Amino acid sequence: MTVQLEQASLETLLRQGGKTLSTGEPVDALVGVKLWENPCWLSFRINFLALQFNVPIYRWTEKEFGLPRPEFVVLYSLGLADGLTASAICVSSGFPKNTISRAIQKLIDKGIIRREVDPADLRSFVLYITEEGRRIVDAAIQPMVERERAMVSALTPAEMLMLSELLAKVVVNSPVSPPMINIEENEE
Amino acid sequence: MTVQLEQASLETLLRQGGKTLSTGEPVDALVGVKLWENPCWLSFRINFLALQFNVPIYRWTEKEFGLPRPEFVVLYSLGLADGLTASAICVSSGFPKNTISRAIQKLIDKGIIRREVDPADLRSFVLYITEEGRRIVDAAIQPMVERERAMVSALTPAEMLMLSELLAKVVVNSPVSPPMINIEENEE
DNA sequence: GAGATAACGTTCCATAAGGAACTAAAAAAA
DNA sequence: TTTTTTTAGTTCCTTATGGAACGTTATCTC
Repeated sequence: MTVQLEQASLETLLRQGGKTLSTGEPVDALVGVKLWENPCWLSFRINFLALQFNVPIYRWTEKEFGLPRPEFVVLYSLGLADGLTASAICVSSGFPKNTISRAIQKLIDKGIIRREVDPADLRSFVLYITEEGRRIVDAAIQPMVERERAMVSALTPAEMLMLSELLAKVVVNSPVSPPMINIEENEE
Repeated sequence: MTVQLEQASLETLLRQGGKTLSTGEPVDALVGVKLWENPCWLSFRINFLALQFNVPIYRWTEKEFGLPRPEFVVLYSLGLADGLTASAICVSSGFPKNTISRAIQKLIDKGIIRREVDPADLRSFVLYITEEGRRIVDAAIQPMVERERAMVSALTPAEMLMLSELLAKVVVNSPVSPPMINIEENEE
């Protein structure tokens, strides 16, 4: 009983997390509702911020480098860790493998990445970034970092650090091997 | 000079936020790199978590109610605040207006929402959820909340609260009226 | 009040995206 | 060893998606 009550009040607190700070700052009406009166407090916040970042960034990569989102994701991944396979990129990015496969081929055609057969496993290919690809990644990182910085500019450094840690903790806790588990498998 | 150094070390700290907790928990190799060696610490975390939530949830809403993501987003919005316009849903969800427009029409055809002309503005319509729509939202909320709860299950209640507040702060700080500003407008 | 401009939605169209089926190679089981 | 199962990537095909142009109403400017 008490547990139930505590549970309920925790949920209310979570849902309304940060509500006090809204005094003064005018938020779009529906955004306000989705922030403060939403049982799914986490997914709205996450999705909103993801779109806020992605839409302008990938519009920009498309315009600036001719690389739409899946292609840029592949390139960026190789920029962080050269010598990856397609499936590694799938798992870490969440994109389906056919989308990644197409993106890889486009990037090869464009001379932005390079592919070599893995002698140890003839099914898979190892991907490498080319000099051209490196040049693009290097040119892209600065604006991306700037955009992130702008997004969190309302936070103090200590808060940024806290946010980074908490999000990392949630990511680490996420089951990654089976990319997505079908919830509610109990039907049909 | 000192500022530069502090800046650099803050970025390093942010990037590696939560790294200490990874001891013990085995993370996918590339996910680890994207977490701990990524100048864009925020966007990876956000996007990863967004996909982690969205893919199974919208696969489920599609399967269970026949509602793909845009339609469910519209319905959920009306579930939170009845009597909205299409454009309000666009702004708060980040979807383009034609996608929302189509979703609305599908929902009307299915009898899940209802539309009335706004006498005060003949361009726009006011949308209402029907009993059927309400039934669907009510049935959907529980599994969605469960999924969120599972995602943050590695956090303590205090950490959850902190996360909620920090994310809210970032959302509130986001410029919402012009949905997306073209960054780097200085070309062409 | 007339004309220009902006806002709300819809439609058109070309492309992107993802589910599912497929080939081929490796790993596991028999 | 042979057979079965899993894994890596690709291709096919249908649908979804979003940019751009459009019709209509409201708002702003002069």
